[in-house]
Amino acid sequence: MPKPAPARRVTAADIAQAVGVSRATVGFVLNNTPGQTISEGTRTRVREAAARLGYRPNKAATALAGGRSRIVLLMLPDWPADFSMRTYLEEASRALDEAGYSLVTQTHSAARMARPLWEALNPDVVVGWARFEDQDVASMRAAGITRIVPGPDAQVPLDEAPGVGDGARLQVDHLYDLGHRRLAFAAAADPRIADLVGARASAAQDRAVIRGAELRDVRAVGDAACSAAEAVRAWHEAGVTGIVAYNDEVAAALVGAAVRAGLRVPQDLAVIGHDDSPLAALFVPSLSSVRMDAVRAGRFLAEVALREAEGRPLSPLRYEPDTRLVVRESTAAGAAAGIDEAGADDA
Amino acid sequence: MPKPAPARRVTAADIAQAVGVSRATVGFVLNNTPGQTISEGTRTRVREAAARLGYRPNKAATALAGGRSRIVLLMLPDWPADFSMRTYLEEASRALDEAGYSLVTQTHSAARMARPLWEALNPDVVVGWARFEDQDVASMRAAGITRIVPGPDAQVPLDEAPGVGDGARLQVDHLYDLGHRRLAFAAAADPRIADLVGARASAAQDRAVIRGAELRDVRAVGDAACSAAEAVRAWHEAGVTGIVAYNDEVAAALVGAAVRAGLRVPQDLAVIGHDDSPLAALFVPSLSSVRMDAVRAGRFLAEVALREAEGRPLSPLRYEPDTRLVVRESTAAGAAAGIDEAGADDA
DNA sequence: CTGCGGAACTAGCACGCGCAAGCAGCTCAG
DNA sequence: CTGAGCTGCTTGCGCGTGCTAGTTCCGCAG
Repeated sequence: MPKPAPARRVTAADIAQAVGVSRATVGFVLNNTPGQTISEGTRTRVREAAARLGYRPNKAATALAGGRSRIVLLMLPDWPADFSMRTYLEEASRALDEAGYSLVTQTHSAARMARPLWEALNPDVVVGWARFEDQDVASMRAAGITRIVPGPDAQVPLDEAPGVGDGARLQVDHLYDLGHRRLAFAAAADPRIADLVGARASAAQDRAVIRGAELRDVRAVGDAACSAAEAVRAWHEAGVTGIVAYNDEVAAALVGAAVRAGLRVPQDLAVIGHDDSPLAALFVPSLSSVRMDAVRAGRFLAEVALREAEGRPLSPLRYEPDTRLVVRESTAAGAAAGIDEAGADDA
Repeated sequence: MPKPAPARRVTAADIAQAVGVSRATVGFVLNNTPGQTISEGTRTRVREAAARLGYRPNKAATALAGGRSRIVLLMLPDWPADFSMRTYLEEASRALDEAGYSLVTQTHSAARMARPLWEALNPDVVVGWARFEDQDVASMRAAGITRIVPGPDAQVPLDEAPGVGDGARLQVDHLYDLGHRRLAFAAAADPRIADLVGARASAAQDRAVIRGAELRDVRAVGDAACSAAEAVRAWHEAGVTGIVAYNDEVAAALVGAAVRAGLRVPQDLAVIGHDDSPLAALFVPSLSSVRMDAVRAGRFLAEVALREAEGRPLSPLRYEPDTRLVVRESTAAGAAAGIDEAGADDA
């Protein structure tokens, strides 16, 4: 053997030399550049040589020359990437990959980096779940990023954004239909997700008003066991019989606290969670919850990112979430005793 | 106003023009290029102009010219990014940012992408938790990536890698010290994490042999409630009194099944989880678990990636994990009744 | 024989930056 | 007075690709 390989990457010039054409031709063939007439024979020979040599275009050069990196950066809030989130991301990633884009996600940590990821990656689009802070927007602008979703002047508040409040409305409806009229909302104490928690809480409150139930008390339940116990005690004393929890973890904490306090779930206190995490089914008693169609949400994200990347309008696009109730023991029907007298005043 | 801004990104040439020096000088100043003598006055003026104009170097151009992207790609297995993982990633990200690198993570999905992320990002280093498949290594090679950790011919098996088996050993020791002699390992059914599950299982088995306990039955517990019930029944019939669970979720499923089957936890069956997820403290009974120091692990990852990126040797680096037992109700001391006769034959 | 138009390419610039090489001006030993 | 050595810069190439503006060849009508 004279030398196994030059350990140098294969470039378009190598293909050009191997085939005996110019580098431009190679580019035209491999990119299917419209407006160029290249004979079928040449096309074939170029493609074969590319495959044979294992050509991978240098993305840094592509990005520099073309001005597009074909990267979509998704900034996620700092909450757990549970299993439905993973499905969501996987689907979005798959859909974008099909369109020739790569999805990169980062969970936005509180500590501000010296070099934010959008600066390092040069993404074509930055997508977030909530509006970005002005500081971040300015940083993106300086990094040459013009396509930001949601735009810096998005007008829709988070709790009215499609999909965000649907789960909360289902939760309220479910408890109402079981006869509960005094409800409370159990928020998560984690400040990092305050936006989403607040959005779900206000969606729940609005729904309660519409249905004619009472949902005033919004209380944060932290990781500390005592806070859950305290909340359960206060709610029970106030005559609350149904609790809308921000997510399954909060619901679990409350159910645990209720059981420890000697309350029966769901007879004395019904609790419904959100997200249908695996934990919900395992808990004793098992937790009712709300599940969202992560695949559909992922596809929606991909579509939004693609349209933005290619400068197509987002407007005709509408997200139709598929949110479903998952009823389990923690809100079992027929078990809500002693609350009939409270809810007899309306149809 | 004649026109607010050309909407064009600020380049080094703009700074050069503003200051009245050549573009090279700008580069030398901003990169602190060694071996160049630039007067302090010029340095200051360049830096001021850069700040004033909001200069952000184009990373695509930097990567192309310098051959380094200063990106570290971490490929994670497809398991949940729970809260300790997030701490881990955050710390690693912070440490790398300090050194001028960006950390990008991707959870390796089963579906193979048309364009893997390492191709799109051109990272200097790709780091994984387990050895990469040959196919992936080949793909990285073709994309011009030479620095891969662990190397394609890493010799240390996963269960002997520092940190991987420590938790399992602690779990076994804990149950042993409580008097349990017949143990079982509860694996997770998810095939995506089979490697890690297997590594923990074999570490647990080895430890049990060393201590003189019996741990033979390794059984997968899936999401379906029936599989947990079935496993609990089989183990209880076989006289197993202590269960080492792969993680807290599996532990929760087992404890739930045991309670439903009328067994007392921990009196009839002690269960210890792994990872100390928030769920562990909330469950009723609360779950004993094992917690690892995610901050330390994150720093270790960053250090490994940095050394590899800069071509420094990894060898003198040693990971000293800080793995600790968290004892809760599911293995409460003194509650293990009726097993004393089984464990009287050794010191 | 000339002109023309289309097919099938090629030459070469631009992208923004890192960095090697070079060059003017000055100082100072010999 | 020369030239070696230093400071403080500038010129310019190269990275690999996209893409515009050609150029060559060739068939065919006039």
